[in-house]
Amino acid sequence: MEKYLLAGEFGAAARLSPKALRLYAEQGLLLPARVDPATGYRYYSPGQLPRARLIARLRGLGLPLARIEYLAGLTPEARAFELRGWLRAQRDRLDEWAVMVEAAPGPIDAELTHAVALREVPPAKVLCRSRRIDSTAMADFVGAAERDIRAHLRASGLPGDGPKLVFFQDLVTPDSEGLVEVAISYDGSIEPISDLHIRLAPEHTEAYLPVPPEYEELPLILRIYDVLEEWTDARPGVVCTGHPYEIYPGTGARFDVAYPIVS
Amino acid sequence: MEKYLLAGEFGAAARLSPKALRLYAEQGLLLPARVDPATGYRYYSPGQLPRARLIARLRGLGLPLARIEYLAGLTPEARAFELRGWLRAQRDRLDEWAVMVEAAPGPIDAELTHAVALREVPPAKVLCRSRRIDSTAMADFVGAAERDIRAHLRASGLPGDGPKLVFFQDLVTPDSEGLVEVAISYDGSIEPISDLHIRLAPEHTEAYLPVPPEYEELPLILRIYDVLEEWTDARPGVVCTGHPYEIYPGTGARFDVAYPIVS
DNA sequence: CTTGACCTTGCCCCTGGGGCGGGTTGCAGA
DNA sequence: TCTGCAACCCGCCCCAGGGGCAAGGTCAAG
Repeated sequence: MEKYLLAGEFGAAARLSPKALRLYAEQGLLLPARVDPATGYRYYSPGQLPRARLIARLRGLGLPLARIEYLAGLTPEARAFELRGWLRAQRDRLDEWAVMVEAAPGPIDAELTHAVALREVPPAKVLCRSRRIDSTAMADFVGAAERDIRAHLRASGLPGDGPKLVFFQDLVTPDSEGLVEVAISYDGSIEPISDLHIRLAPEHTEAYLPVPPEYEELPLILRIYDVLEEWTDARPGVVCTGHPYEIYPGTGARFDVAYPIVS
Repeated sequence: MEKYLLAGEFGAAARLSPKALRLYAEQGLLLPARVDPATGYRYYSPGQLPRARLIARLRGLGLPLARIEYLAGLTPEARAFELRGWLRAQRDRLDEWAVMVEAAPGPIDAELTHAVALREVPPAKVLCRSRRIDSTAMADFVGAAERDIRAHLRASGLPGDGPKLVFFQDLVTPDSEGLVEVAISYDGSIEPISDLHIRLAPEHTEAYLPVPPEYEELPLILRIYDVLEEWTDARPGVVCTGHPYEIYPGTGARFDVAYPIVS
């Protein structure tokens, strides 16, 4: 004889509250073996305990229910594989944060701060491509966009050797996408083509900083942004008015990082 | 002249959405420099950018706003110190999870499973103390409770040498409290005293497993629970009816872990 | 003056439940 | 068989930390 368990007993054996069980039943994650249509009481069969315990453990890891539903459908081996990947991702994220926490202002930053300067940027026509990407897709996107843009400029009879600008409209990290634009300025007249747009980058003032080679990669590149922000913050008349961008080739470095400002 | 920034501009410079800024203003976490009483427009001063950027970064770490408010009031050094502690805690939690993920059924568990057995437990009077604690307070609580209970038993003219039982009414981890009860069975007659209660542990059947020494500590102890649960799950007529408990001294080990069951 | 971009408030949505209140049910003892 | 009480149901409001949308007010440029 199959004995049914009431929500509370079943929950006690699986370490899940009746409330949680109700939620899982509503979501279809763990359907009771039987529901009394008159009273609404949910009855669980002991055979559902393994699944319930699995859910409880995965919830203990902080996984969302949708992910748990997916994982619960896998074999134990596949599940362990997925979880290992998830743990690795968590650990990587923690390591990134650790670097950001440790990237506190130090003596080396003083030198960087001295290298910050202002310059006027005249208006310039740019040919550009923009797309929402995350930082893993960054290198490919920037490389392909530069190649395509320069090719179109040369095909239009222009030298196509202007500096490359990379604009970050949002914060771009390994796990959050943001709008990134690659632009190359030119003189003369061309026609737009496919996904290459033409726009006029307005005249503005920028605070810029040549990036030392050892700061070029994530996460240390973030210190460059910090230094620029601290530099503008320290000057009451100077305010960042937009998002940062990178300029290739910059001055005395492989590239500069710059912020548009008003003073 | 102090130039004020509108929520959108300010947010763009600090990487915070106007919506987030509104929330922070409501919570007092980041008050606008000026609010137009007629229109409700919030105006921020550029001098608030450092705090806003700090908030944005700490939110990026997933910290709750209350914690951010606290951290924002600290010196950078104190903040870095706190964050290092937080990172360490996160890393420890991740390591625990990693152990749980890796603690997959292996060949060694087969031996453990063979050691699971059933036994009838007669009704017994127990003198006990229970309290909500987390696992860091476990050792102290259990030690003190055992000492006090045995002392009261001896003071009542009883031997006070019965086995010690530790009941876990909830899941007890380093960061979640749960009700833990320490009980020692006795024969004879005594009076309750202060926070020591007397109750009759009912007759029941238990599935138990002596814990090998190398499994005694967290997190491997969790495998003991898993093995017991898997053992009962594999026997359709056997259902756990309550929470696990530990029995000192157990059979052939420093202690046994047991579940009450019905068969 | 119009247009469009921006701002406001207010509402409902999400996750994963906790807690409360009011009404019903299951089970055990008398 | 009655009664008591725990346990159950549902429905509502609450939390963080916003996202998204609608309706309406504001601001500056053309």
